[in-house]
Amino acid sequence: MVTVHDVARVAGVSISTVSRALATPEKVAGPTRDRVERAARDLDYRPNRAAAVLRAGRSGAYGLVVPDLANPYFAAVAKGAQARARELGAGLFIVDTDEDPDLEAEAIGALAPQTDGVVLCSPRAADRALGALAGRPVVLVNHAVDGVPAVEADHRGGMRRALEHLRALGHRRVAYVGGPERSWSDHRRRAGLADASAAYDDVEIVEVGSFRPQVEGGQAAADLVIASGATAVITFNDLVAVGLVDRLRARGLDVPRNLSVVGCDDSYVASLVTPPLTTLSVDLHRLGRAAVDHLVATAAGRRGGEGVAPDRPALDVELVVRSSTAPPVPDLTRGAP
Amino acid sequence: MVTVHDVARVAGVSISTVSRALATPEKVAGPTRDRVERAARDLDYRPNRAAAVLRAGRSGAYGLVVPDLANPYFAAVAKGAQARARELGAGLFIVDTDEDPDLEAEAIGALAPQTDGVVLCSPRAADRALGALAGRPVVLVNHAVDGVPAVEADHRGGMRRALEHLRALGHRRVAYVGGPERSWSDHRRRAGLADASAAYDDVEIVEVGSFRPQVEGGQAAADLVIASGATAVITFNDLVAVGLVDRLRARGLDVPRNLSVVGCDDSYVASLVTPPLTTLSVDLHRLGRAAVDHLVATAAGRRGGEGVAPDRPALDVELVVRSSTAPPVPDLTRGAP
DNA sequence: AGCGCAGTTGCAAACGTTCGCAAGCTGGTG
DNA sequence: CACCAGCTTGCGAACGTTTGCAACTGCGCT
Repeated sequence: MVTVHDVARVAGVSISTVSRALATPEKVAGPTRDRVERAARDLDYRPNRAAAVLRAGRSGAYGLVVPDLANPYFAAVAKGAQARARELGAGLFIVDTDEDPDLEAEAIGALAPQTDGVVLCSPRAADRALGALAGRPVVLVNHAVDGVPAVEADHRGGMRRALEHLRALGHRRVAYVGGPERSWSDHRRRAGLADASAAYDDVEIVEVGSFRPQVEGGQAAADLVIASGATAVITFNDLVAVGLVDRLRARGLDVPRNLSVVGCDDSYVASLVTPPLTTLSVDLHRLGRAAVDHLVATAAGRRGGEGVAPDRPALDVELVVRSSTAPPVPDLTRGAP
Repeated sequence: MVTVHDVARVAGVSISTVSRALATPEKVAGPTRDRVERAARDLDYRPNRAAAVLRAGRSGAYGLVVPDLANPYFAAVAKGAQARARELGAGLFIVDTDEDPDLEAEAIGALAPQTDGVVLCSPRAADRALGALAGRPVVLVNHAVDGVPAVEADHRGGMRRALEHLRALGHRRVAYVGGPERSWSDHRRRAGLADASAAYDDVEIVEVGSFRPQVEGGQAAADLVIASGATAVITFNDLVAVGLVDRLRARGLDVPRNLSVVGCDDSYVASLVTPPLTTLSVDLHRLGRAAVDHLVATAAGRRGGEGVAPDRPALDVELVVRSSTAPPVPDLTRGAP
């Protein structure tokens, strides 16, 4: 293994100079710097991370905690975060908590001491989580706790767009099929929907319970939606929409003829199923990148001593119109085979 | 920050004893061990990874390199690997290379020195990759290089099962829509298919080019499949199958009435699309776990001095029969609206 | 010519852990 | 009673880097 000592010997300087030449080039005289760089390159010198971390106290690596990597939503965020971390020359520890709050707390506890900061993606137990962090830099994704930096999708704007779209088609009674009770995104969507509908006096929102954010959740919700008398429905995510469509079809209803359906997330199933889903799209890749940027800035600010204002960038949510939404038809056709 | 010294003081022993009590409990007398463990727990002592790594030379962390985390296939493998690593108390660095061989080589070069070993998942440039590893423990997933440990899915067995299924339905001419030229899995599947068909003298295989492993690839392949005169088709993966079905439908053909389709991977789109796809299923979670186990064993063996035989566990590939396969119908009905 | 100052460089002390070595202790044996 | 073996524990030296401090250089100023 080649160490600073080897490089120093070859370059004819002391190890301190080698360290400085590589870490803070501006503090070393030009010719010396060149000699050191040359030697380092020739020897294919790679600084020992562990030693640097031990001495300097910071690792140049960050953590990312996600509930489920197999969920395309989080996979996309993770991918974005990873790409950004790489660009910044930092490492990224990705941990999958299997949607388990206990595992989440444990993961954070393990990550905190050996990273320079952690991104918590849709945390299930943010409060406990923040405790486990012991005051280390942290960025929340799609979750909010007072005074903690975060990045989020603009659910409010997304909901407004979805509702405007449905209203323009002629819908006046719109159902919302909710996700997990504890989901922050779900809360934001409900709130956004309520706000958006308040702007019109001719549109009514019906909230239809909480369901698992899976295909089965949508199947379970379908009958309630039918009974609600709504002519259009917005679902917590695309999978719920898929399940909903499935069950509606089983009951003899056609989408979008009898009911318009809007999904959320624009996961790639949205374009694969029949009919292709109208859905709300967030650039998850960018969300991941933004989270890392925000974290690095927070960590740097913390080191610099100046407290960084915990602002909260929100990423645009776009409406992608496909074939699951259409104008409503008069009630008499509903339920017809 | 609480260190071994603090624990030692509280437990009334020396730091060496603390270190031993926690790392190699069997080398410390019962009561002493208890005192140390108690103290460590009370103080919430967490060993400084960097220091341990620096001194001991091994990090207790491994690397996992995948081409694309957003691909459910790799996401599932990553998830399994992660879960297993956690169980073993090890860390796992997951790196996404965006399908880029250069990035892959770079990632490996960065990972190798700071981990105890690396899992390479479907590497695009395995040969270069192995060079960059500088002789460090490595396990290949779905790739083979002589003398290098690997885990793989039993593509051969899977292909045999798919072919037997189609033959039992009455198909005698089966097309295979291939994936990327450089894909090792694709090679294995072709070979497996050839072997399986050799066992019967009444079944014929038609290989239909190489296509992108995406929906578009399947759409592009559809017309060639129709022209091939096959009554059934096996595709490189489920997405290709989806694209294929899509294009067939556009040309007025019904699946499975006019053509039976078998996908590969059993990604969750397989059950969502219409018709639900008959497909080959690998337990990717287990594949990831197996890879980590194999890597840890290899690394331990290397440390122990005894060379581990580079065996190559193969995971079962099952056929999941859904609704995209059926008996063939006589030629005259083909192309009818 | 003497002095101070800025720009460079080297010395040496950490950082927190692991582990080889040896010392201490206990109990069994000659 | 002396001795040895074996178990347990402590001492202290690494591991490779960063960084505060001090020493040295050469230059411009008084």
